[in-house]
Amino acid sequence: MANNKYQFFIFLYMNGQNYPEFTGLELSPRKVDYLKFIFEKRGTVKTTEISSCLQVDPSTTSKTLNELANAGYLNHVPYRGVDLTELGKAYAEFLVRRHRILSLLFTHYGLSTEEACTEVSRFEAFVSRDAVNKICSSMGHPLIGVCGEISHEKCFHEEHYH
Amino acid sequence: MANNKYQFFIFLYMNGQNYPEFTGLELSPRKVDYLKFIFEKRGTVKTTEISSCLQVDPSTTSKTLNELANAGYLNHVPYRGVDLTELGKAYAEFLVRRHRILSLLFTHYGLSTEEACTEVSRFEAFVSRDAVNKICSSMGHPLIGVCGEISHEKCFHEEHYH
DNA sequence: TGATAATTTGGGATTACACCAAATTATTCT
DNA sequence: AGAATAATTTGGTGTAATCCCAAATTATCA
Repeated sequence: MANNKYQFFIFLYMNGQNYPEFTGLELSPRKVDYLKFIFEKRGTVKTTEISSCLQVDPSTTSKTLNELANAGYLNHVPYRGVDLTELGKAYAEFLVRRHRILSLLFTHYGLSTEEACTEVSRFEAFVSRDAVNKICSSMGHPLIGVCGEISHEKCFHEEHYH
Repeated sequence: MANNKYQFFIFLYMNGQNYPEFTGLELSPRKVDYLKFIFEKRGTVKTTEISSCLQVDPSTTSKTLNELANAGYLNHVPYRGVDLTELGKAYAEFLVRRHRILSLLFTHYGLSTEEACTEVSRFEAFVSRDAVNKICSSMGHPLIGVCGEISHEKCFHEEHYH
C-alpha cells in the first residue's frame, strides 16, 4: 500500500492532545502484523524476535522494519532494534482495537475465539477505521475482547467529528 | 492466489447433486469481482461490458478472463465472450451469498447499506466459507440481504458435513 | 468488402511479499 | 583485547496480483 518513502498524517488537536487522522487502510496486511507484534511486545524489539514469530527470514523483517520506519511508525537503530514512534503507538492501538472488535463480533456469530481470531487476521487490514468506530459504538464500546482487553483511550467516535 | 494454470476441486455427491468442496479463499479480490459481475449479468458477457463496469482496460479484463477460464470457472470463446461453467456458477453463488451475509451483518452495526457494501467489498475475498456458513446459521439463514436476496440453495451448513 | 469496433497479445510497470548469499556490525568468550 | 560467533542488513531474485499501452487480430456492420 505505502511504498512511498514517506507517509504524511494530518494531526487533529483536541482535548490537549494530538490525534492523527487516518483511514485505517494505510498499511498492508503484513505490516499490520509487524506493528501489532511490536506494540504488544512493548519497548525495543529485535529483528530475530519478529522473524521467528512471524515465521519469515530475518532479511525480510529487516526490510519491512526499514519501510515502517521510513513511513514514520518506527524508530529504527540499525543492528539494535526498533520501537514505536508516537504515530506508531497511536496507530498500533487502533490496529489492536480493530482486531479485537472484529474478533469479538465474529464470536457472536458462532465462531470460536481461535476461529474468529484467525479469520479476522486474514482480512482486518481492509476494514476502515470509520467502520470499526461505528461497530464499536454500536456494540457499546465493549471492554472485554476475545484476545485481550479493548482500549478505547484514543478511540474516535463520530460524535467527535461534528 | 491461484496462479496455477489449473485448479482442482473435489466434488461431494449429496442429495443427487455434486457440490464442489472449497475454502472460499481460492480467488483473489479482483477475480471475485469478475465472477460476481458475470454471475449477476447471467448468460454470456462481453469483455467491454466488464471493463467499463470494473473500470479497467479491456486488455486487463481479457487476461483475467483467460485466467478464470483456465481455472475452470468460465467458458471463454475468444472474441465472443464468457459464461460461467457449473463450477463457476456454484462458486459465484457462494461469492454473492458471502457478500450479502457480510453486508447484512455490518448494517446491524451502524453502517448504512452503501457503507457496508463498500466495506465488505474490500475484504470479502479473505473470509472463509466456513466462517460464512457459521455466520449464516447464526443469523438464521436470512433471506433478505442488503444488496438483494440471499440464496441458500447450495449453502452447506455444518450439519451436512457430519 | 472495407471500415470500424471489439478483443487479444506482447511488453512493461508497480506493490507486496518472500528467500538466499554475502557483507556488516554486535556480542561473547577466552 | 582479539577472535569466533551470532545477529542484522544489503544486494540480488522471484512470484503473484494488478494495472496500462501499443500493436495485432477478429468481428461486425454499412
